[in-house]
Amino acid sequence: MATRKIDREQIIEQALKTLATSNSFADFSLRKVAADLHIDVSTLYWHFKNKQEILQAMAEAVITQVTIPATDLEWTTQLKQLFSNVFDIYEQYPLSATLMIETIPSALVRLQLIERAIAIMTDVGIDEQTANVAVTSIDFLLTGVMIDLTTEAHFRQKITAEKNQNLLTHVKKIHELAQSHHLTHMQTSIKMRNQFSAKQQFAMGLDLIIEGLKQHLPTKN
Amino acid sequence: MATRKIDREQIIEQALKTLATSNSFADFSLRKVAADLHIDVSTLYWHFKNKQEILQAMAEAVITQVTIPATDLEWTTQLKQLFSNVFDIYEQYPLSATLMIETIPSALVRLQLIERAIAIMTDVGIDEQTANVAVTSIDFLLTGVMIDLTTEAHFRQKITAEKNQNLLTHVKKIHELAQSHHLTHMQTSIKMRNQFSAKQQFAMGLDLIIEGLKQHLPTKN
DNA sequence: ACCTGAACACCGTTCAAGT
DNA sequence: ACCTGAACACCGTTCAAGT
Repeated sequence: MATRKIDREQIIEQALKTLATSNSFADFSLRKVAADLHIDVSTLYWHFKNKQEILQAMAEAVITQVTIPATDLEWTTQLKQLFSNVFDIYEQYPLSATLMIETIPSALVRLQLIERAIAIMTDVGIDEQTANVAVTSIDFLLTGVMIDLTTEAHFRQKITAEKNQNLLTHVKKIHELAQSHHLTHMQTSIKMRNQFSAKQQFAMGLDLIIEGLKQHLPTKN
Repeated sequence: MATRKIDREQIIEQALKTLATSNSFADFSLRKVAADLHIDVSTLYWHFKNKQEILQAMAEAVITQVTIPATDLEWTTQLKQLFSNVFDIYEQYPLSATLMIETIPSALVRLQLIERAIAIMTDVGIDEQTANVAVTSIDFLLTGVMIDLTTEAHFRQKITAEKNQNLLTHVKKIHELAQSHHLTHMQTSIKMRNQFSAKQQFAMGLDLIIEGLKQHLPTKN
C-alpha cells in the first residue's frame, strides 16, 4: 500500500545525506543508502546502472549549486569569488571534494564552471595556456585543501571515537620528529595549520597563483 | 620445510608491486598481496597492526627514494628539481600519489622534504607563511596531476578491457557538450591535455607559483 | 615466534521472482 | 514498471589452533 515509488532524485538526495554522515569516502556504501531509504540495495540497480553512475549524479547535484559571479567585477575578484563559491558548496556537502576526484567531470555545469574560470583570465589578455594551467592548479589546490580537511576530521574522529590509538601515535610522531630533528619550519607549519581555517589557507594559495598570473597580463599599450 | 619466514620489508616490497599492477587504489587489497606472497592474509596481521599501518610503511618506502638537490643552486632551480624528483618517484611507483593522500605524513623523510622545500624559500627571504602556502599548493598540484593521470589510465583501462561502455559515454559527453554548448576554452583545454605530458603540466603550474613567489622576495637593499 | 583456517561483518552486482 | 531476496565473489579483521 501507499505509493512505494522512489525516483532518481530521491536516491541522490539521500545518497548525499548518507555521504555527509560518513566518516570517510570508503565508509559510504550503497547498502547504507538503501537502508536509509528503507528499500533493498538491489532496487538502486533498477534506477542506476551501477555505483559509478550514482556518484556521477551526486557530483552533478553538488556542482549545480555553485553560482557564477557577475562579469562586471574586476577579474581577480571574479576568480576569487567563483572559487570561494565552490569552496562553500564543497564545505556544505561533506566529502563532496572526494566525489569530484572519483568522478569524470562530464556534467555540463562542471564544464561551464571551468569554461567561465578560463574566460575570466583570457578576457584580460592572459594566454589560453596559462589560464588553463591556472585553473588546474587552483582546482587541485581547492580539492587538496578540502580533502585534507575531511581526512583530518576522519582521523580525529577515528582517534577519539574508536580505540584507534595507533593513528594518534602517527600524529604525535609528527610533533616529536619535528622537535627532535629540529625541523623548525615544520613546527611553524603545524602552528599555521591551527591558526588559519582551510578557507583562509586556500585563499592564500589562490592569491599566490593570482600574483603569478599578473605577470602574464599584457603590458599596457 | 625451508625457512618460511617473511619479514616486514618483503611484505612492503610486494605490496608496492601489487599496488603498481592494480587498476585503481580500490582494487588494491591485502588478500591480493598475501596471495602474491603465497601466504595467508591473516599472516599479515602478525607483522602489521592493520591495513593503515601497511599503507604508512608503503608510503614511507616510496618517499625515502626522493633525493634532495644540492643547496648551492639557485632557489628556483632547487625548488623545481626537488619536486621534479618527487614527481619521478611517484611516476615510478604507480598509484603512490594516492598512497600519500591516504596516509598521515609521519615518516621522517617526508617531514624533512617539506622542511627542505620551505627552507629553500625562506633562505632567500620569503616569509614563513608564504613559503608554507607555496609548499602546500605545489604539493596538492603535484598530487592532483598524478592522481588525474592514474585515474585517467584507470578509466581508459576499464573502458577498453571491460565491457564498461558507460564510462566511455562520459568521456564522449565531455567532447559533445564542449562542442554543442560552444565551450571554446574547454575544447582547447582538452587539446592541451593531449599535447603536454603530466610532468610538463605540473612544471607549468609550478612556474606560475614561482612567479607569484618572486613577488615576495625582499626588495634589494 | 611465526603462520594457518575458519569465521564474522561488511562490500558491489546480478538475476530470477514477485507485484 | 518497479521492487525484493537470495546468491556470488569480493573485502578487512579476529582468534583459536597449529608448528
